[in-house]
Amino acid sequence: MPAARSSASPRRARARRGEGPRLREEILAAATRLLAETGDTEAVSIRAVAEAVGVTPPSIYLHFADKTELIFEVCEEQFRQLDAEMAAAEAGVDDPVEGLRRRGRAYVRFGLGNAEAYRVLFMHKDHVPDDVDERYLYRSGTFNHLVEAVQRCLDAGAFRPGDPLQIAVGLWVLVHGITSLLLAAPTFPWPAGPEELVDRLVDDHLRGLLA
Amino acid sequence: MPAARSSASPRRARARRGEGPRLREEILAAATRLLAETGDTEAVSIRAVAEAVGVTPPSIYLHFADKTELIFEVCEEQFRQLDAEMAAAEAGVDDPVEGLRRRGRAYVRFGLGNAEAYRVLFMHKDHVPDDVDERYLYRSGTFNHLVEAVQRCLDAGAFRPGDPLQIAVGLWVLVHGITSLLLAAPTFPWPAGPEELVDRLVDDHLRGLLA
DNA sequence: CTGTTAAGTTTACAACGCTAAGCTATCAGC
DNA sequence: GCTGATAGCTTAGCGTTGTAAACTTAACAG
Repeated sequence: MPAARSSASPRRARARRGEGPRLREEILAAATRLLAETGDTEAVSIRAVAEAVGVTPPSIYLHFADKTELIFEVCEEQFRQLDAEMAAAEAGVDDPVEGLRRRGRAYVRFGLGNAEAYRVLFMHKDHVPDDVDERYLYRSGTFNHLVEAVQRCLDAGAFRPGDPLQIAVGLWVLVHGITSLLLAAPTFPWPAGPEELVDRLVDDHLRGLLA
Repeated sequence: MPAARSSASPRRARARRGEGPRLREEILAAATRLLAETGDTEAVSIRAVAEAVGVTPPSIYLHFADKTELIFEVCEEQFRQLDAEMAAAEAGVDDPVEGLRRRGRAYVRFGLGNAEAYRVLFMHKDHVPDDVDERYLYRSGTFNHLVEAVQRCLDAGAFRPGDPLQIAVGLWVLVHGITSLLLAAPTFPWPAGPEELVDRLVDDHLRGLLA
């Protein structure tokens, strides 16, 4: 009688030829789950991910260059939703300024709801590859969609004339500021909850831009 | 002839009785230097600090509960300057709104100049003890001084009536947003350099507050 | 049946944070 | 000047981490 396999490594059956990439997906799924459960990138160790998948640690490196790449891809995947959620929040709203407000609310809500991913992409320095900007931020249309939303406000004559790119940067800075400070200083005596806070501050900011 | 001491640990002479706490200062100094040089908290390992001081790693724990406490105290010390620098930036300026602008500029300049400390205190989740807020943010008057600067604008009739605390939070969020995004996404095609950026965005924001 | 190669595993290294226990120079008291 | 106590360290080591090099084995083409 063979000793019952301890909780150790090789529980997963080896993939068929050509189906190697399946492991990659399983690794991503396990890492995503672990990150969501623990809320801490340090808890998502290569060994923990390997254990969760049922494989040995070095196998991870057959599909990801290093831990940074793995974590980054997990967060990148989650952030594909952000653009969609902001678009959805804006959809069906006639007033372009109100649309912008809803975008802002959606952004903050998303950041708080995906706290660790947000931290990785916008707050850490580590756990982010060097080509992060080309890979995610710019190539994806997320930021450009914000610029377009600002342009709609300008076209509608709702804003005084100005550079849509600069205005968009200002709005991004503002909602990012709210999100990251709420994450970093949750016990600060905030004068209001997240939703009300973003409404008030975005309103204050937009008032300076109105025609 | 005794073998020349390898590069290893005990180069420092033991302190006299009663002068134990001197090591504490040397540790803080070495950790501060390492953090400034490497710009990375992971490079400031207990072993690296000990080596720099000329002492063995466990000695660190005679003066600091853990690495988090050490790093935090380094950053805390650096941040004692922030309040002073903002006050200095505002000093001698008659227009309270212009004073606020200068505060903002000083904040961003400080954050960029002390990047890793800024990251530790306002961007990370780890490397910060649980009582961080009581220990630094509120007890120090830094935030209150901002509220007072806002109050001066209100008193001067420069701002439309409003809650100074909310306005201060808005300004903090804005300058923090600028600082942390510049740190997190340095290769983003920012429409202007830090100085000009903070001027423009703070102006946009303040315009919404003016009377 | 055989050779090739994809898909893993075994083993191990160097560095990390941290702990428990031991050593030793310094000093107060005799 | 000697002695015991203790402040100020060190030695040794545990468990964990990311990762590299080398080995093994299952799956398929011919």
